Amino acid sequence: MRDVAALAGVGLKTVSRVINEEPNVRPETMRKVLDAAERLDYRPDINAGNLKRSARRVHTLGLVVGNVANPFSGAMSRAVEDVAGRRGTAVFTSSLDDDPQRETQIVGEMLRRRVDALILTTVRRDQSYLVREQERGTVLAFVDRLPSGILADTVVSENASGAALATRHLATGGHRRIAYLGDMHTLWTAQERLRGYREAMSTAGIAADARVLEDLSDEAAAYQAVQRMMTDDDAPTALFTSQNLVTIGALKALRDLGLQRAVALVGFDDIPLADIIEPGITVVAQDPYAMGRIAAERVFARLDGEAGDARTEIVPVTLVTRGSGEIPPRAS
Amino acid sequence: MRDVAALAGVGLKTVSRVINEEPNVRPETMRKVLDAAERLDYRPDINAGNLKRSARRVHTLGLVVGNVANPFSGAMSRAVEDVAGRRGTAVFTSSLDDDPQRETQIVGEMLRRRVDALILTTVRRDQSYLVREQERGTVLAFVDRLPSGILADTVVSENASGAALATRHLATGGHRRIAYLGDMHTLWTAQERLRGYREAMSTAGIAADARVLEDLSDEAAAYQAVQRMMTDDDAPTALFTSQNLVTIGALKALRDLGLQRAVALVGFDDIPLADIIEPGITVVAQDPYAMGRIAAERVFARLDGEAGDARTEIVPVTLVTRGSGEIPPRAS
DNA sequence: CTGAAAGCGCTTACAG
DNA sequence: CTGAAAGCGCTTACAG
Repeated sequence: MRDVAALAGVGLKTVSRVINEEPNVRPETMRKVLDAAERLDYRPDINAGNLKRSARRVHTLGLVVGNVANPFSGAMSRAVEDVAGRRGTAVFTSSLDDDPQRETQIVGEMLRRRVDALILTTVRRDQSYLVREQERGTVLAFVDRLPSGILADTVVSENASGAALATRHLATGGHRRIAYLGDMHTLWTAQERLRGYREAMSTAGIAADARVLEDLSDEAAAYQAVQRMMTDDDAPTALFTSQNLVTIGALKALRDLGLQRAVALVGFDDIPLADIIEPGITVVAQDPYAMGRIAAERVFARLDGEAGDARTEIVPVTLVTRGSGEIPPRAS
Repeated sequence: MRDVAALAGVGLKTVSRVINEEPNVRPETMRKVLDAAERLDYRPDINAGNLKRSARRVHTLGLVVGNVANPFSGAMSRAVEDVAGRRGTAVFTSSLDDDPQRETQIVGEMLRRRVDALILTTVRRDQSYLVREQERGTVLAFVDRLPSGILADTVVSENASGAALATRHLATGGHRRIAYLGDMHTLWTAQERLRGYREAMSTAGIAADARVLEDLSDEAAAYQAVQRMMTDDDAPTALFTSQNLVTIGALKALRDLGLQRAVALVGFDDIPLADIIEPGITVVAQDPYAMGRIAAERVFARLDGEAGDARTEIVPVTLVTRGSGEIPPRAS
């Protein structure tokens, strides 16, 4: 910048004004500065500016998702990127892999680089380690999972009622032997979905506990669980799979057993091409794009000065019937 | 930092030494500093440090992909994130949407925030606008598509030979009426895949041009194109779809026409659940994770001082036969 | 092993 | 409409 000022024959402050498009610069002066900047291939260093800038906004935001390679996280990232982009804000993205150690490590890295806000999918038991950072002015929002030990805007799916909806759909279709296949029990979403399943089972007057299988964290685990489960005399006639990878694992197991048209299946969270498979996969679809969008909008509202208590937004889910959930129970 | 120094009763430089884990600090002094930092909840500002730091490495990298919500880009992002994470480097990610204006805008935003390197999927005709930035020391790498007007490490798929492989597979299966359905012709990858198709057709002694349909940029366009195409007397008996969204659109059209078991289909780039659909979808699978990984490794090699000419790495593709590509031509 | 001085590239708060 | 001085939070290059 010093070189530009020298070449243009003006003061530093004038160059600064031109770069930041501040008013009160004569067109003629402006042109001189722009020419000099062009000739020297000048690039302003935004970090240097932020050092002294009063508001200390860096127009940068950190996003922690489960795994960008998973379509759920992909859609969420895209939404955050879109909202942030419209506000001239760049996004640091990082994947959590449901590893508690990574959570604090990633957050630390982002904080060290300065961000105006953090949008977080969490996995640790407790997020109180962020309270001091919040007090210092960093805006926080949580997405997909509720935080603990801290209050901040949060966006989640209708987990429990969505799971109840799925379970009720199967019960209404005549099923009594409905199994629950879920992700790690330590995850809040898994607990909520299990709760919804239990409530619906109870309402339908069916004992639930014998058919609950948890801690299936990937496709392979779900595949094996279903393979084993279906050999029982008392095998379920319907499955409720509470996460997209579990749904895919179960689907593959049913197909390999030749049971994809015999055993009903409803999944929580939509899966790609669910409508092309035969039978089509009935799901309770989440709206990850909306979740990301709302979280980003909350963050910008807070950065714009919105006061008031932390809000929790619940994003509706939708039952999409495509065939697999409407298979009737076998007479047995 | 000043406050920490005051509270600990030491000089600024000593605090700096402790924070940066430099040697030559007495354990006792170190403890005092650490205590003070803890009590004041001190967070070093890495950007302030970088201002004066000689190497001027900011341990931050920019990544521009097609669209993080697309599984291809998702896998690539994840790979870059993994390599960067191991090097203590954070990643700015942004989606291009094949919009030439966004390309320069995103790149500009990232450069203004300072990055050590940029990994880019491009869409503009020409990337010579980056030459001066490269001369200034920013490391550049291109992924998925070749740059023009600039030399830098580049990672691409075996586009032409992969497309030829797919086409040859169909021709070997007895097909003569093989249609090519491709993305925007302005994209380098689309041109390469078309070239591969043409070469394989020519080798098989089949005239190709009548069955080339380009500029299908999304699922809906591909769907309509296939719907229209299949009503011809002279309709193709096999389709080669040169991109994942085109494959999905074509798939849906064939299914809605009841032709999914009658018309052969080979796609370029794998699609999720391709093995569960019936028939399974035969594809020439790319390896987006490897592409992202190699691009990131190239970048770090250059940052570590590797000299030498720009390298172009070609990542192999694999023909995965699952059924749809092995459907024989109908007698007609 | 420790610290005071100068400066990174910019902005703020002024004065003119 | 324009610019000189002071300072943001750190590091470098010294000196001790």
